[in-house]
Amino acid sequence: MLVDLDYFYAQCEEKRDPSIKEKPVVVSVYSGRTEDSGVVSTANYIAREYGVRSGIPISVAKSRLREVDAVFLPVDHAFYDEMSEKVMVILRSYADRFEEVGIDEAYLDVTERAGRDYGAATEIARDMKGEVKAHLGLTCSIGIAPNKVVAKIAADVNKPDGLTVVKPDAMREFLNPLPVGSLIGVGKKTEDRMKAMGIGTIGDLAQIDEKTLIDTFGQKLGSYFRRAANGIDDTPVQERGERLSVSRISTLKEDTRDLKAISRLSDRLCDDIYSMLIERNLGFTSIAVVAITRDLAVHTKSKTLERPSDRPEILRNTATALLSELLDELELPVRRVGVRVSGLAKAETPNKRLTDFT
DNA sequence: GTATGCTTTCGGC
DNA sequence: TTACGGCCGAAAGCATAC
Repeated sequence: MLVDLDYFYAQCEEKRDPSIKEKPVVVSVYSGRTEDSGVVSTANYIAREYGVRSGIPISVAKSRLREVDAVFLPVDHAFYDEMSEKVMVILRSYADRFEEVGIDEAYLDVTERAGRDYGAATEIARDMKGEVKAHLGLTCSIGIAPNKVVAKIAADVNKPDGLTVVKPDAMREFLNPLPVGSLIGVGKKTEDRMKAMGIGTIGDLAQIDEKTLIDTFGQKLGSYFRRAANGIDDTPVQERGERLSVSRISTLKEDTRDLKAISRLSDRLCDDIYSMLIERNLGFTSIAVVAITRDLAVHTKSKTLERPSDRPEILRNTATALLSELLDELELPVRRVGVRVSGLAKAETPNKRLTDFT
């Protein structure tokens, strides 16, 4: 089954201050460039009635809510992380196997404790929803199905506070009428490409021969689409390992092509990443930068070191060099700058020593 | 051709 | 009409080695 906490950030804010829960609540990332620049991260269902959705500019949200007593709040990740941890402890206790997906989502394999019975699985889900509600006051939506791909879609069709069960015999009729965009992995771009091929629903997709799909979308995606559309997925529910990368991105106060201004911001991002690496005693092997230009186009450049490093100046200098190269390839001014490190490796020596002697 | 590694883009939240 | 964040993982695309 897939458990998805409803409108998570906004629901957390409603718990912190229950007086707002009868109003539209909009939680946003403010870029700091102007008073209202930034985008909506999550909105509660009252705000959604006004067309306020994740990803729209704050200014758009404000104009859609201009005649209403709405609450606009900045994101508070520390608080949501804390709530998430508490939820995950409860969810994990209901699972044979557990896989945390994001801050607000998790897959649970309950096959064994439900004795392969969908009625029993449904009872488990109800109990779990009850406990999350009683202990933390949060609602969630749950999809129960024979596999992860279908469970995810099932959780999506009935929100908030939903519980949808799709048994093996019902998979075809459940999936066929849904738009291809319901499938995980089919975003806007892929959906447009499929539409152009005359594929609108999952049922349409299920009929396309595998060769065509592989030729169009590549080996992995093509065969995944084919199987997923037919309700086939044998990927296990399993614990996720350590994080593979750490990144920071931020918006410049104003668009610029001045390397000084760009590297000033880049240095800040590097320092922030570096302090995270120190905390976890990690080195990095690969450094990538991203520059988002005035037209919101994304440009990246990366470099892999010959061996892992734990030196902050390597991080800073490499990032700036990459950004300088990237800038040479671009014509428009830069709006946002980001740095990402990957190839994370445990540093051999304890941190104290590292900073003292290397 | 296969395996492998690096860079860039895409999708989800 | 426009408006516009900050993360993460995974795969495609490409190059290279054998």
